[in-house]
Amino acid sequence: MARSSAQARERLIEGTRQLLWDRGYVGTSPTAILERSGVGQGSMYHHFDGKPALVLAAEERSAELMQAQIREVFTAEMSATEKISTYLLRERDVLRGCSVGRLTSDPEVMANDALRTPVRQTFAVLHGYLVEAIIEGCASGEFDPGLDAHEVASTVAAVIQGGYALARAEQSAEPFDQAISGAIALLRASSPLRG
Amino acid sequence: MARSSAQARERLIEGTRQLLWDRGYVGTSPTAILERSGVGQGSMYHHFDGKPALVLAAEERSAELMQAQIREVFTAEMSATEKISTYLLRERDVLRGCSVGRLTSDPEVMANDALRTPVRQTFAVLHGYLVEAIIEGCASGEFDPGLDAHEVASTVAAVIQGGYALARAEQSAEPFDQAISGAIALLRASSPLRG
DNA sequence: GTCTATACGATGATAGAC
DNA sequence: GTCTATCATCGTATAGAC
Repeated sequence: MARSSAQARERLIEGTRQLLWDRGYVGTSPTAILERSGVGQGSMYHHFDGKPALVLAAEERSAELMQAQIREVFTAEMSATEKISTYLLRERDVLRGCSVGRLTSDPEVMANDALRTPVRQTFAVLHGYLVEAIIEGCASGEFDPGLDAHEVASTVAAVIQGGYALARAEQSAEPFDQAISGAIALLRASSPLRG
Repeated sequence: MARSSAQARERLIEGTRQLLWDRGYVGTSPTAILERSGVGQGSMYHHFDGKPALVLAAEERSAELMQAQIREVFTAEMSATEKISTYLLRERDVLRGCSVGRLTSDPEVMANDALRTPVRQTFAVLHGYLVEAIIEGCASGEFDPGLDAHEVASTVAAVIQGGYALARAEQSAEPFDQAISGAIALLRASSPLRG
């Protein structure tokens, strides 16, 4: 594979990824992709069959990046509370939201199994690590041992995604930060060992 | 105002509302609105200045309906736990999501103060009732009195919106239901009176 | 591999008849 | 108030030269 080829492909994927993140599937036009990527039309249709193929590649890139960030936090040596808090409090561009979660609002993406897969898998990875951490925290007395780990894992993941929605409605990161703080407070308050 | 006029206006608003709910701002075309509403093009541009005006009317309708549902639950005579649980567990078309929250994914809507207002206000109404209920529950011993009501209110609202995202990714209501159950369990587990 | 030219339907709106 | 005709622009893609 020639060097310039790989570069154009790469630029197309990254440009599409950024546009998808902000504007979703319908809101992202080939023309806009070309402008942002700085490549020509012929180049785009040489590297990709069409918009869906390019979008899939961009989604897979976002999914990889997100999953790497998740893994980095949850495979560190920390207590359950620390792992969850670290993930919840990690730096984020709150008003921009989640590059993967954003896609759940696109009917075209959700209606297509191939396009939906990277989203589903990324949420599954996060869910798995959260379940593990919650089971660990329940065993150590950090959380109420009566909690259902799968339920609480879904709750925590939902708080993140929903927090972005609240923040955008206010055009402020504050509702997101509040929602996260509240979730951490609730987890802590569930501990049978709490003061 | 003539009867047929009010009907066409009404059908346009409702048609736009339904399309917005499922497909968002960019995904909703005038043509699609006309088809769904069963009115002609001339009629549409007679009643509304253009797409943004029609969208605003549709958003305001969704906001009214949502706020009425919220009010109905939170002004009933129930304990704090019951009010919150009733709202969280009320019947929903989970895979369709929230007609108001959906709009937070539309950059065109969020970038325009007028179009963003119905969303902001609806979230504010929910937040207000949740804060009230949580303060009440903290006072009655249903919840941990050390909780920050504003934080937990944001958490609860975020769980709903985020639950829809998780559900769509799986094309199943289960993650939503889990997230809700987990949130209720965490609130209960925070009670200083718990067994 | 990348470019330019070309095509065609959809989008969002206006004009004027009725 | 509603209808049909018309319009400029955009979205998505193909063709063929280089």
